[in-house]
Amino acid sequence: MKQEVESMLKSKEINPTVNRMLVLDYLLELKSSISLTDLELSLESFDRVTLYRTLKTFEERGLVHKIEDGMGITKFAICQDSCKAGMHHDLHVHFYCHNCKQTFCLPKTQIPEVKLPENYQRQEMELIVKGICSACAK
Amino acid sequence: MKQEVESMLKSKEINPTVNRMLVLDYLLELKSSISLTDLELSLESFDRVTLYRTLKTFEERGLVHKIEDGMGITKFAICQDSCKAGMHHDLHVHFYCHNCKQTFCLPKTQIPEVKLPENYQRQEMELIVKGICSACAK
DNA sequence: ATAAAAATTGCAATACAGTTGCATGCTGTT
DNA sequence: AACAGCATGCAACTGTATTGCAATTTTTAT
Repeated sequence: MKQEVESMLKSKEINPTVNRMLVLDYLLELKSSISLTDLELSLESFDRVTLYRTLKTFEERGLVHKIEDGMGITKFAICQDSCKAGMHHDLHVHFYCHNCKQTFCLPKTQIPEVKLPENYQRQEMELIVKGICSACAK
Repeated sequence: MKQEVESMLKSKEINPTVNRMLVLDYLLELKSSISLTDLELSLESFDRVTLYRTLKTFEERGLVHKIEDGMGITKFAICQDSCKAGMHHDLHVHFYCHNCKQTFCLPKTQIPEVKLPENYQRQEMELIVKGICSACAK
């Protein structure tokens, strides 16, 4: 497992330090996305700034993507399916749970072209669905 | 004009103070949405906190809605068409311009049901389209 | 019209996410 | 071992959001 994490980092040209391997490992296990603050609480062994810079590096190298959760909080998640398909900067569909405050990446959904006013140029889209997740619905 | 602004406030059960009338008047003229900071810069006569509370009151009474612009900044805009149709808390489509950083409310667009995982409950949706607005495209 | 009550406003202060600079420490190389 | 280069931690700063409280304005009841 450690090997896998290490080679993932290397393949993105990121030095596999202890910190980075821990963070990546944690993110891989994670089923939703996470904010810097929550990451700090989960991995207390490292300084907030270090984690901040780790996430920033990961994002720059295309290992994770940044999510605005629709409530003003920035979260990070491992790039999945759609990202791998080269959609990294195109379309994101996320689900925000009002109860547990978690943000989940939803499987890619077809969204029709949005009719823009004259001369508007579309570059990216973000769709945030808010509600209650299955775990909280029980 | 002042009469109109005043009666708008009264109809929402908001005391029509000088501050509130100025803010509402300003928002009515506005073609896009505005952040607290930008409002503060535009209406220097009032304290930031007062404007903050004014916007909060307006939002609570359904006069404006809050927008996460997709870049982590909260903005406010007068509720338009779709809001009036009782959609206030249902679906918002906004356009964020990477160049001028403005966020525009887009005319209501049909968005199909997003397929949610088992047992997820949808309450609201927010669609942010990012790109270049017509004014900046020139 | 006036006084009391209630609501609004301004100032100060706090909370917190995000960010940067710099000194220290670790890693790998010659 | 000495050096270069990157990584990390600490302190500090920015900017937005938010609250408490005292002062002021507005409303309400006489």
